[in-house]
Amino acid sequence: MDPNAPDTPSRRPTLSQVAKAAGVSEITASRALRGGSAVAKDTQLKVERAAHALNYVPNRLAGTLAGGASRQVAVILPSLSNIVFADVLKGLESRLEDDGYHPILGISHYDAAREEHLLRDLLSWRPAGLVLAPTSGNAATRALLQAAEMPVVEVMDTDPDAADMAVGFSHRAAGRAMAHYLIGRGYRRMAYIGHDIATDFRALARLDGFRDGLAELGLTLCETLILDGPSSVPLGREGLARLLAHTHPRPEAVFFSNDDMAVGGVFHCQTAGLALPQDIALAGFNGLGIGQALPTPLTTIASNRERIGFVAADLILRRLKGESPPRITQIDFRLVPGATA
Amino acid sequence: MDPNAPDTPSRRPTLSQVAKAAGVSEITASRALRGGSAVAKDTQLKVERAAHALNYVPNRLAGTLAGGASRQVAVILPSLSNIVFADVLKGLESRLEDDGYHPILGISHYDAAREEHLLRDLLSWRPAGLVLAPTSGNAATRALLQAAEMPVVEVMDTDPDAADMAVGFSHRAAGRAMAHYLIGRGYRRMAYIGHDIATDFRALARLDGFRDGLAELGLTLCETLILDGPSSVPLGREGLARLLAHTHPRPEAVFFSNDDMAVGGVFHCQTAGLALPQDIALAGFNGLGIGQALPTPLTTIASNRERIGFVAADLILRRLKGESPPRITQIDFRLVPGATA
DNA sequence: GCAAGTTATGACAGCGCTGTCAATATGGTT
DNA sequence: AACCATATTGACAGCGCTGTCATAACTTGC
Repeated sequence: MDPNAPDTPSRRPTLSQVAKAAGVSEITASRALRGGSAVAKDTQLKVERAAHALNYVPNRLAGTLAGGASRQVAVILPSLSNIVFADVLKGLESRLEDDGYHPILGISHYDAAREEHLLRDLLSWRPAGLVLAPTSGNAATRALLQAAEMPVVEVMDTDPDAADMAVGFSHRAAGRAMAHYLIGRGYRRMAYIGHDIATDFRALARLDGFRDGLAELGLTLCETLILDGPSSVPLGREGLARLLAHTHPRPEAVFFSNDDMAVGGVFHCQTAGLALPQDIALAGFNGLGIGQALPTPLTTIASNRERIGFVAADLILRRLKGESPPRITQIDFRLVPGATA
Repeated sequence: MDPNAPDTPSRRPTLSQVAKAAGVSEITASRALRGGSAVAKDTQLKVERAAHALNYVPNRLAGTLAGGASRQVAVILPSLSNIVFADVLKGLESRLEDDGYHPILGISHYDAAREEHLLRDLLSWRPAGLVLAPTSGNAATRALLQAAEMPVVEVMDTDPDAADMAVGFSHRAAGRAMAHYLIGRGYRRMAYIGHDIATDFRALARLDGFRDGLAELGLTLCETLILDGPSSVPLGREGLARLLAHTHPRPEAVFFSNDDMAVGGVFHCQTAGLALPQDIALAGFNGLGIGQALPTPLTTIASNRERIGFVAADLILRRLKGESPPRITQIDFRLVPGATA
């Protein structure tokens, strides 16, 4: 069946039909619609009118296959339950959209095998670039990244041996910063409460940094409580309750794996009638709005997730324009002294 | 330049190269890699080995163009700042991934023009289906949806004249339910605090429903405060502070546009020394974890966003398999009595 | 041992678009 | 008037893959 037959039942119009309607060749129509380099003004108009009349929507699959670069960017994140990655995605999307690019999304669920599989899958769409918040150092994944032949940005951390580019900050340094701050405030007996750390290796890096920071002054954690499951306010609340039931004397300060967890801790203190920070000091990580809106604003470390996403997209786009942006971009974290520690 | 030249500098291997390496024709290689209908066992093995050796990654642009349906689904959401839409996206992605599909994402920022533009853009990738949380009744957008010739699911609401399918619940009914509940608890003087409602028309529908529910018993809102900007905990806190400064006598109960806002209200009460619900009752909407973890659990209405996303994806997939799933799917909301109202 | 069926493979064309290069038209020069 | 630079257009091939139909190889039944 002739695909250009005038009455092929309601298939989407093709460029060739637009060209025919405008009385020009296909390639001229193509040029006209792509913003007329070397196309006469009135030809351009004719083609645009024809396209509009036919309700033409270009087929970018064909365009990309024939011509050049896709305007899709593959994005792999470990989770969307945590607002942190939604923020990154938001920043990414907003920068990409400016240039008419779109993210194709995959969620790894902190699972290395799934991450690798997603990567392969998304690569098959021949995206123009790749952004991921790595969930592992998986060798197969690294190999795929190295061989990707496209700009690749690893976000959230600044791993010096990233396959290509990296945007974020050192979680280890963030953990250390919090240790230094709490020590400066005079706390000595400190505990840590975290969510499932086997999977979230950035949270683990913060814990390690925190330990390092303490060790520099000869201190060690008096208690480390790791709970199963993803981080959440209820989990943090439960965590502090359990920790306080078991640990005597009570720690002076508790560092949580993130703000969600820490806010849960604050709620437990409110319920248990513990005064912050006199009875116990609490600190989180991320600088979420909720922590700052608490009656006792949360002491935490603010990270700029949206900016990380934005910059990641920008790096991809710059690379595609032929520039050579820096391999490692630091997006600084900032210690936010609150009223809880 | 011959694209199959053995030494074309590091282009990705093509199917034809795999076929050559395996000593079979292109089409046989194609069939073998797609799960061997009518391919001999050992041919299949040969091809798979060749593909593996060459590190072959199929080009789905070409595959989709030549053959059939894309495995991409276009997704348009109004925002990612609100965890609600991240939840929907999470549910969507998880169901899509099961069948090897991936979302291509666009964020409309509650802007009808942007939504329309995104729609056109995403359609140019010839996705297999389309999921959107509409931000407007925009005529041009509706026309595009009607003409999309692919499964379309509108999520979050159950608009009876959806272009194709819809999954969600009636926000109006949810608002009414909360009015009935609060009336049942004995409250009469009620106020509403909302975020920028010009854009978030689902929040507006809840407000309308709330008003309806009150009106059924001859009540009216004693105060309606609409704040600029997206919903957030700090904004809700500010809102309640402002409302209480201006409104005398104090309302008995306040309905917030959502949980984030309501939690902010709870924080204000904690700070201002107002007892919940004796001095003032507060209610939210969404049933977020944080509300339930508060020392005084928030009275709210739980919606199942992740399930909405999941079901939306499932509807698309079923339609692609030739089934005829229902046009409207209700995902019920549930009133969660807490300690704040 | 041969027709009829089944299984396995391949040749061919084409999906809708764009890069390349050639062809034509236009206008200004000397 | 012959010539050249520039502006505008088109023919052609091909991106990498899959659907269709034809062909070849192999069974099976009588």
